[in-house]
Amino acid sequence: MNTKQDWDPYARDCPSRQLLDRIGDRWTVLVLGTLEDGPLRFSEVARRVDGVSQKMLTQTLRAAERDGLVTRTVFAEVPPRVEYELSALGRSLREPLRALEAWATTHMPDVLDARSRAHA
Amino acid sequence: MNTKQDWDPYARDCPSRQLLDRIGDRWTVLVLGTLEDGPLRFSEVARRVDGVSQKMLTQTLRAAERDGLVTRTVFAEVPPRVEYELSALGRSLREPLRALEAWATTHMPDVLDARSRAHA
DNA sequence: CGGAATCCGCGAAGATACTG
DNA sequence: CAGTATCTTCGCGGATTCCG
Repeated sequence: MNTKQDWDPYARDCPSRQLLDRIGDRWTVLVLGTLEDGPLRFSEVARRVDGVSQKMLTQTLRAAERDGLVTRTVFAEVPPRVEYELSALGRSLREPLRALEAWATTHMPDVLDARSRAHA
Repeated sequence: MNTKQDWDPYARDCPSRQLLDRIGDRWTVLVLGTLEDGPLRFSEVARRVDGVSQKMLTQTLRAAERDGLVTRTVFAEVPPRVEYELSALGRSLREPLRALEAWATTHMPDVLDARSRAHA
């Protein structure tokens, strides 16, 4: 049983809570989602994620890169081209993420229903 | 293809993005996690989720209640007792959430490793 | 094109005090 | 015990400008 890691997100200082924060942030999940089907350029990601600013997209991509979730490739061309791609680690995250998406699409009506009843 | 729901989290105004925000917020996942094994009192949840303030705990629980994820039961006693419990909807969310936790605990070393290399 | 740097507003979140 | 009310701080995130 103690083969399980003792990462404890309920502790304030545990790294696993930072991970929750990362996943929880507004853009990471969406950005990783756009990269599901293959590498994309910066501007392509920006176009697909509606409402993200250039600054936040940069921050999100950089953070994901630092965490080893995506790789960043710069091509020495004019005009410059930069491609982002899911790493093996990043791809392994897609599965639980899709489970979450599946839940969301399935149960969204229930949530909306609960909300409308709460308003009454 | 379009038998799939057309919830599109990539659109700025889609409800499913609100759901991402909800799940993504700092405390919801942790709070729902504490309720996995049965109902808890307010103070018990507070004690288990390290670092959460009463204010944020209240907000989180209220939001979860509005979304139909938890139920809130007030007992007419002195001193007052309030219990929070996962609803059926809330319990259905635990599965994808645990998948996420599992990923986090499994791959945390990889992430930390990537970070340390990024620092170099 | 793909950023970096700067400024700044506003809402989220913590601390504190009080109440039913 | 389980909140509410109020204040203040803090940093996220948008807009803009400039650079290689």
